[in-house]
Formats: sequence, C-alpha cells, structure tokens
Amino acid sequence: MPSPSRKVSESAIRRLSIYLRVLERLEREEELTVSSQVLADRAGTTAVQVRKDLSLFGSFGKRGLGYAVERLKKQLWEILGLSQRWKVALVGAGRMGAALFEYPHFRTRGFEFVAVFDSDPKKIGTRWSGLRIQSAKVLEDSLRENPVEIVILTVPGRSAQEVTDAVVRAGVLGILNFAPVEIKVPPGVRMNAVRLTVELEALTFALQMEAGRMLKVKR
Amino acid sequence: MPSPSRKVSESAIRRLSIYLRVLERLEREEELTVSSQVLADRAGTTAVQVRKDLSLFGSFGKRGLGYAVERLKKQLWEILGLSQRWKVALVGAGRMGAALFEYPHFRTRGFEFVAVFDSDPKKIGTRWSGLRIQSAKVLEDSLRENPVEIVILTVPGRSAQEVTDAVVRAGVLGILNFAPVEIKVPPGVRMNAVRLTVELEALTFALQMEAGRMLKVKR
DNA sequence: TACTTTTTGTGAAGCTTTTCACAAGGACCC
DNA sequence: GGGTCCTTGTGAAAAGCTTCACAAAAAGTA
Repeated sequence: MPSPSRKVSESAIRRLSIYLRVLERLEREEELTVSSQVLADRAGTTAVQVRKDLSLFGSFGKRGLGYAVERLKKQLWEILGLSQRWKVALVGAGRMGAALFEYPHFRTRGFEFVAVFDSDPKKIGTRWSGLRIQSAKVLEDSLRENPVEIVILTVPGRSAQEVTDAVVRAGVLGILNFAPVEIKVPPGVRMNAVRLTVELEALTFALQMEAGRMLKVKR
Repeated sequence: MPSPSRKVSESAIRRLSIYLRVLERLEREEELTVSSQVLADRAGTTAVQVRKDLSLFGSFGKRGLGYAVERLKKQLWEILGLSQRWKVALVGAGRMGAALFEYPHFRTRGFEFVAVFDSDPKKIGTRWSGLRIQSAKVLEDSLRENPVEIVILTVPGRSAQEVTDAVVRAGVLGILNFAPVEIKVPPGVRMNAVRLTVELEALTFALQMEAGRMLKVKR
C-alpha cells in the first residue's frame, strides 16, 4: 500500500482523483499506456504536475514509455482509499439526497449506502432500493447500532448542525455536507463541504471580471 | 462597483462566497455588526484571512467596531456579480438536474432558469414549474434564439463533451459541470466543475491517512 | 480632553505549491 | 551494439498564498 513520502496537499489529492477518472475513461478506450502529457491534457493540468503528484506516492511510470493505464488506475484506487469498503448513511431524503443515492459513480467505487434518514413522516417507512427510510429521531441510536464511516448530509440549513452533532456522537468519521450552511465538526472528524452557491458564484465573479476587462479594453 | 486592486485568487473568491452565506445567517439572527474574528469563526478561517480577502476590494469595516452586516452583505453581492441577472439553462433533466432546478438558494440569489433540455422522449414536452422541457436536438438553435449566460450541465458522461460544444457554439459564457467526466471548453468560456467522486475520495483519502497514522502511533 | 480598549488594514516574512531545467532510464531503429 | 528519441523523476527556482506584527482609526471612559 503506497504511503506518502511527505505531506500531501489537498489539491494534489483532488487531482489524483481526477486522474483516476481520466484513467477509467482511457481504460474504456482500450489504451494500454498513457504519458504524463496526455494524462495532463485530459485532466486539465500540466505534465510536470502529474508527475509530481504521482511521485508523492512512488514511481509508477516507465521512462520513455509512460504509465500502464490499468496498473496506475489500481494504484490510485489504493492511494485514495477505495480498496476498502465504506459504509455510507444518507441523511435527508429530498431531491438532492435522491440524486446522490442514485448516483451510479458512488456505487461503482464501492461506496455502499446502508441507511437513509429523513424527518418527513410521509417519507419514513417508504423504501429506496429496498432500504427503509428511517426517522431522523432515531438517527443517533440507529447509527450507534449499525455504524457507518461516512454520512452524506442533504438536510435543510436549519437542521444541519443538529444532525451533524448527532452523527458525530454516533461515531461517524467523515461527513460530506451538501447543506447550505457552514457546519462545525470536532477534531478527529473530517468534513468536506459541497457548496453549490459557491460554485455558481465563483462562475459569476469570473464572468463579471471578464466583462469588466472587456469594457476597459474596448474604451 | 468594487473592482479588485490586484489579482484575486480563486480561493479568495470562494471564501468571499462563504462569508456571504455567513452574513445572510447573521442577518437572520438580527446582528447589526460583525468582527472579522466572528466572521472567521463562522466561516472556518482566520480573522486576518477575512480582512485580507475583503481588503482586496476595499475598506468595508470600521476600526474598533467591525463590519456592518447588511452593508457588507450588499458589497459581497456586488463583488460576486449577483447584482446582475443571470439567465441559466439546465441541460439534463435527471435526478441531479431536478435537485438543482428546485434548489432554492440559486433562486434567492437571482439565478433564473429559463430553459430545460433533455434527450429522453418521455420527458420532452412535460413541464417543470411551467417550463417546457425541450429536446436536446434543438439545444443549440434554442439557445441561439433565447441566449443564456450560464448552463448547468447534468448529463451522463458520454454526452457531456458533445453538449458542451453545442452550448459553447450557441454563445454561452459559463458552464457549471456536474457530469462525471472532464470536459474541455475553448478560451473565453468559463467552466467550473463539481466533481462528486472527487469530494468523496478526498474524504476517504483523509480517513485512510488518519487510520494509518493511528496504527503507526499505537504500535 | 487624555487614556484605554477594540478592531481594522497592510507591508513584510514565512510557508506552500507550481514551474523550470535537466539527468537518467528505457525503447526502438539501423 | 551504438545512436537517437522519448519520457519519467526530481532538486532548485519562482510564484502564490497565508500568517505575523503592528500602525492607525474609532469608540468608550473618566
């Protein structure tokens, strides 16, 4: 199992995950090897960056030849922690929760939904792919009895912190937060937020900048 | 309209967007002013970072007092480009598309969905909040006739690049991509990707690291 | 008004990440 | 088998980002 030679930045990890995605595609295209240059082009970065990122965990390439697609894919799989099984609970069975629950790419990577929770009495008791939606009231006890490593949080902003505290007490290790608020977790628990408004606003900021620059240039 | 004194990093912009989210909450809590320290605590960063970020666009605070919540909120709104109206087309009316279409926080920020496209004949012609779902075949022509600035892409990986090329030809300025592949856009078009697998894998990597470190420490 | 306390704004230092430059390994050709 | 070409891996330099340290402004207090 590859272990990093030194501290690995968050951005390096995210790029590794992108490389994995590209490699899966290359595999479907039946490419046997790939150079750092091609991998970089497909991943939207530079060849050196690819080589530096990979070199954090070992020497996976052959000089003059490149990287063996299938082998590198397996290495990245291992590095990113996908070789072990991760049990996931979904908290919040709204539209976003449904979209993520059905998202095929989580399943192909071995993430396994083992519980779904919601506070809506109309939803509680119904089944998603055979999995019974449980009441948010039993969240903590249920997770204590059947622990999961990861919680995906798709609840409204007002209940996000409360739910977070409950799942943390139940011993969850990592949280992927889609709720539209900033939540706090104690040290020892990992939290990663997907901030949809931030994504759109980063876009509008850039577009506005560009428009401003164009005006200035045109005058 | 505030204009940056020098180059602004992507990460600074994303933090500004987080501050905005925090300020909206503070406003609901009827706070009139906020210090960089409190803003930082709520946003998960440091007070200096907050001040540095804001100082890129001007001096919004009062020494000894802090920032006026409502005024700063408006300034950020302006900086992030939310004061202008952005027309958005959704391409891909699956579960993820539905979740984003209904996502209330896009609407409260003034983003306006004006078109929805899908390739499924069963969906074409049905309506979402009164908006008729159009065939992906007419995507380019339709967007030429009724232009939008932004496209949110929630199509399967295999059609993502094709759709991207079409909307780019139609003159779209920015794309928010949820498709599970890397897509290419020409210079002049902004693309921002939400990579759901990357988010989860960044989490599992960290959890695996922690577990490894714990083992090493325990021996 | 003078003094104290609070908090902003910012140059400079420190740290991290990316890019550059290049040596070295490996395949292929003649 | 020697030469050429391609491509990786990596120290060192450059660029970028965050933190430090502190002056200056504003409000409250006596």
